[in-house]
Amino acid sequence: MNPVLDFSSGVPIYRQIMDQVKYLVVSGHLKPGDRIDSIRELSVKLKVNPTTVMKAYTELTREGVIFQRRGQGCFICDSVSRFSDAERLRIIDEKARALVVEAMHLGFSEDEIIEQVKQVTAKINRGE
Amino acid sequence: MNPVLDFSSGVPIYRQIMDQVKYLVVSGHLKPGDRIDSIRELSVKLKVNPTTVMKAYTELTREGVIFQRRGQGCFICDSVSRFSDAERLRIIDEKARALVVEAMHLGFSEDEIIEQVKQVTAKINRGE
Amino acid sequence: MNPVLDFSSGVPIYRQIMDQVKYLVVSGHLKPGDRIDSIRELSVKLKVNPTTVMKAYTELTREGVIFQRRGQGCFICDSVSRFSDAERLRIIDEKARALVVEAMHLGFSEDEIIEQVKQVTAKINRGE
Amino acid sequence: MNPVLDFSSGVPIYRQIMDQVKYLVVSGHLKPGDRIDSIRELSVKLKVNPTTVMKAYTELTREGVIFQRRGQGCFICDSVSRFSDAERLRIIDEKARALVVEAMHLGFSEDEIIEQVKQVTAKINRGE
DNA sequence: GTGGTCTAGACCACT
DNA sequence: GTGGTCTAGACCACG
Repeated sequence: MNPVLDFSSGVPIYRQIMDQVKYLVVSGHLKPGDRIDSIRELSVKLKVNPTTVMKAYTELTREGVIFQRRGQGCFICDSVSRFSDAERLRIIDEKARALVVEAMHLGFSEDEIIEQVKQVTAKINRGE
Repeated sequence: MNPVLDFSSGVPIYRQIMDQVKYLVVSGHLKPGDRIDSIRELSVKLKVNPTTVMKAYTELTREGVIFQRRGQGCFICDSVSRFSDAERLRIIDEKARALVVEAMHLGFSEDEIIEQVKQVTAKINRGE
Repeated sequence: MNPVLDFSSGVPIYRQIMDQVKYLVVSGHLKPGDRIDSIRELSVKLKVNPTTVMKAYTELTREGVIFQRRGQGCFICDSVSRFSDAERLRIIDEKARALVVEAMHLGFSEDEIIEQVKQVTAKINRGE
Repeated sequence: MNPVLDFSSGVPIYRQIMDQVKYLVVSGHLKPGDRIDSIRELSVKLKVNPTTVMKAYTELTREGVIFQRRGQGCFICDSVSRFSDAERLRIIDEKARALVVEAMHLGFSEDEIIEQVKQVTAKINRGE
């Protein structure tokens, strides 16, 4: 795992770590049962404080993405979404709306937005 | 203007106000030259601190969405994006990636994501 | 709010704070909407680090006991349990089993255990 | 002895082993003088580190639940509680309070809590 | 003023 | 070695 951090983006470090792990899961780089970097390992790699990594891992545990075992390490959960269908739809509707509003405001057309979504999906599926 | 705020979403209040104004613009409810609520009016409506509304308006001004005219109020700008093409693309790529990662993590397929984007776009175009 | 901490009990400080808040809620000392001590206030009172109090409050937020509003403070939620009936039963069955096993091991009879439960309940209802 | 472990409960593994042994004693499955699994046997069964089982057994020895005889194995003690009456009461009061606070927080009434305690006691006495 | 993030460094419990 | 808790102190974003 070699996350790239942007310290000047305003997005909290722990958030960026969470997103990276989630991304590695959906892109297939990490599979259920896989062990991920220990808190200490990752904190050294990223040159951030161990507590920052821990916060990311704790949140991921709360979200059901990983589980932590004292003395053993952290592992990817079986990827079963904990949300109901209605909730999943609500979340995704909100995110899609945010994207579309921002994009339209920047002058993109519907087709351009969809094209962008397709490109991003393709990249992820290729593991980029 | 009657924004609905979610105090427990983690999204800053001033951000939610900004998003609402942007949304009203792209959905056609607000057009260039239209006057929007004054800081005082909106802060009363929303029951939030006037400084919070001010921050939202200041940011919107900076982004070129509205302009403030001393003693007269705030108005919607002509919708000319201030960003370069490269920057517009970067912004939208980032937002699209966030959407897709989150959606895939929730188990949605590419087609389902695109369908969602289309539905949202349609809603906005209908002014919902 | 004047929680009493036992620094030598082995129970984490943040856990003790959580229990105290929960206790104040069930005993009626704190009602939905009530503002509780700010992180800083409580950390001064208890002479513990603010981050320790924050951890307690963050967990309580996660459990739906309180909600936090930046710039305003922390408040008691409407006390609606977030768990399903089955889950509530599972939790309480587990806790009851732990109590009974421990008590029987110490040589208490069923009646003595129930008597103890009644006494504790009475104390709590009297606000002790 | 076939303890079931929950690796994700937050309760230390060695604690869960201790609880299981105690439970088997109060439920009558294990009687004074009975030999229990050796450290090695149990560590294999449970797929945990032998040192973890050892810690559980050491603690149980300290509490007077079992005794270890060099080269022969571990055996259940005559069930004489080592604690003073005051201490026994303190322990059970604390556990009862934890149960009641948690239960009330989940919306259970006093009667429901007592009913639950009775059911659990009955189950244990039936050896479940 | 509030909560939120992060650091540097310590100590403990568990495996 | 692992994760878990806690401290002291800093800085930021928000209302």
